Amino acid sequence: MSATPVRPAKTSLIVETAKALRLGIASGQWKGHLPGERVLCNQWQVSRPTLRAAVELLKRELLLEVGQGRRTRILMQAEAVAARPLTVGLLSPESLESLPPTVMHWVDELRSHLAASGQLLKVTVGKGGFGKKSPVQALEVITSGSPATVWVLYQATEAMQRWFEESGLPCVVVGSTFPGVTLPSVDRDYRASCRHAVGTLVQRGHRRIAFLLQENRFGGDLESEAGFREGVAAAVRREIAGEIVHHNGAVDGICTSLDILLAGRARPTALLVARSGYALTVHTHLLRRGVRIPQDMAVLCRDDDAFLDWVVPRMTRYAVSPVAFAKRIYHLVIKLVEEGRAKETGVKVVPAFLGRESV
Amino acid sequence: MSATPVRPAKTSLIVETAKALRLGIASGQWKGHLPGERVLCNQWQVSRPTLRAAVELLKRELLLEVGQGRRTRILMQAEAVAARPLTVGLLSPESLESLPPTVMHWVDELRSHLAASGQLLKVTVGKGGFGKKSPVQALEVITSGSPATVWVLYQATEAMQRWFEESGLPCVVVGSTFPGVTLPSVDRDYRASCRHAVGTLVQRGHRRIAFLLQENRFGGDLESEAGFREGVAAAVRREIAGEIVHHNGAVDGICTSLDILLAGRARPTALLVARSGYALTVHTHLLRRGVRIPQDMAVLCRDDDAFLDWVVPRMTRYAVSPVAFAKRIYHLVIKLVEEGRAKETGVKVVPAFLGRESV
DNA sequence: GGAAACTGGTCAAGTATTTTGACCGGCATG
DNA sequence: CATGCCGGTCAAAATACTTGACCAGTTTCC
Repeated sequence: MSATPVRPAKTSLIVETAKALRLGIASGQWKGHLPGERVLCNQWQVSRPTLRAAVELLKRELLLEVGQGRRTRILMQAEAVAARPLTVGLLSPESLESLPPTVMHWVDELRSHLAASGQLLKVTVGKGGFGKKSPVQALEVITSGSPATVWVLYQATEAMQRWFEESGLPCVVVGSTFPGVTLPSVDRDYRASCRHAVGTLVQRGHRRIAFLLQENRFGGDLESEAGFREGVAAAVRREIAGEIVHHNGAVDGICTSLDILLAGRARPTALLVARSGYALTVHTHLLRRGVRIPQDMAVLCRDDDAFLDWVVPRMTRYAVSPVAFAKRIYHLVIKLVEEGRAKETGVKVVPAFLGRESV
Repeated sequence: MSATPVRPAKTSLIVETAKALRLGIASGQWKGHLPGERVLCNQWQVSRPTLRAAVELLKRELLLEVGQGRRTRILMQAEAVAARPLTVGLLSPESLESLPPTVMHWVDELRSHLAASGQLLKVTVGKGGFGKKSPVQALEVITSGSPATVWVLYQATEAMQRWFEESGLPCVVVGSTFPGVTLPSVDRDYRASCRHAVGTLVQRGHRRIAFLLQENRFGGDLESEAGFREGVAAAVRREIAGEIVHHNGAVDGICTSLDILLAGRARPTALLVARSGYALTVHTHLLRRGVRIPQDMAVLCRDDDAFLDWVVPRMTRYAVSPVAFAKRIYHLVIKLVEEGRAKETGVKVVPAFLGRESV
């Protein structure tokens, strides 16, 4: 196989300590029991939490048996663990092809990072979403069929998240976790974006604002709605009308939802749209209907994609750097690979506001 | 001699980076000069202060000579080490972020294949295009700075292609090769697409057809124009007017080109547009001008991207499966890696016609 | 000759990791 | 049953690293 490219080793002290422990056990440096934690800490000049984290790792490998009050027992002679090729599995409800470019971009970035550190990213697509079958069965088939060291869950349903939490398989959720689920996750801060969007629009004189998003909402969408409402509430004394409209996610559905909105007596003057693809449909349909942007209707997109700079007028939106986003995911994944767990339970990335002509 | 006591390695990142630098220098990874600090940082995922501290160490060892404004010189003579990991370098004039999603998709797919077979794909971006500097110098800097086993050239200019051909470095061209260049290449069959487009439009009764593309044309664009003309010529007895219009590639430029086209006496009834992003601008500008699609103007796109299904009416276009496309590239690359050369000099993939409502 | 685009040089603010030092309760032995 | 050692837990402080910005010198090309 290929040698590792020249590259500074970037392991944590915890991992280094675990290595040293394994080596010490394998070389028979200690017999029966480990020295006390404080002794080892002093000897190796590492702090106790660090050592304990390392011991925790070996405990999971069943090399050590620890118990309060008693000395830590060495269970077996550690063999040099052959470095097996680690794979990271990405679980997505749709093929990458049909996902927004930004998603593909962070996936690519993630793949690049993983490849550079010797890991492999395997993408598993649950066709037609995992909703159809009972997720439990589908997940068991998938995870047993293609074993991965760590799973990355994109657009995971509540059932999926709960299944992973219970099964204890290491995974990182991309997107929001559902209430009560405590898996490590990386997400955009939708709430902040939507709150900010309302604030910006109000500041520019808009009084009737609508938020358009699809019916099948994921965690992020609930957060978005909350943020939207917060924004409206924050400006309540100016009598802001904030309406949330759901569509069915299809092009036709979006158009009819828009038509209803336009036909209403209190036609909004500003529109916040979730998802870049939907925003494109909204934009083109409005233009087709003769609605001028932004004179008759301001349009904002909650999400980002490069193609939104190719429409005229260019779309105002919120963007997260896919590079930064991928890096966060990578860090969590690496932590899971090396340490078996990640304590961070919810990393939120705040999107940047990209002001364009559509507002 | 006594064995070193077992002990966790407690080196700082700076020391690790210095080690990596020394190793890289000793193995002859770079010749003459180090790559720029920012490049290395990005490659190794290390911050600049950290890298600079490491460089400072080597400077003291008289291994490096650094000076503001000039590139860091390597003072030591290095033995070339044979066993280097295989890397594939992708040369692109723009960052992946700004490229159309389909491009990113085949890049990702290619990365995935390479990673699975132990190769690494490194993306090198020639900022602002390679046009500024003389390509020879730029390419020498790039290829010596980050040596790759095989290079993949995306949107390579004629000078670049000729340089690679003469230098003998193994490479695969994605896109057309220029006349006289005999490098292995994978390309979409633009000529066939454009010819087909004209034929289809004529068949539907269009008599005045325009082809809109940018001024700075690559090989594929020349092929496209040839195909367009062939299509027009093939239907000559029906008096087809086929006009080729060039724009400057910016959103405003496209709009003004369109305005001129619309203001002309012989306003076309059908428009073939190169590149998905440009097609989006065309589509939205037409709608904004009150031009109905497809009643007043049929719009076709030579290239594909998923977002074109989110505009209304959905865009008719030509698509190549990025998965298949990447596979072709991968095969050529692997052949070059294993055999040192590939005899296939021009693989052409014929795009599929995706009929939608915009025609 | 001058603008643009490189190069390294510097710094402050933000984030992540690790250490410190403290306290708790279980377990073994005199 | 008391003492002392053991692991278990935590929050605050210190440190290491990253980020993003700006500056100045050098090269390149118009």
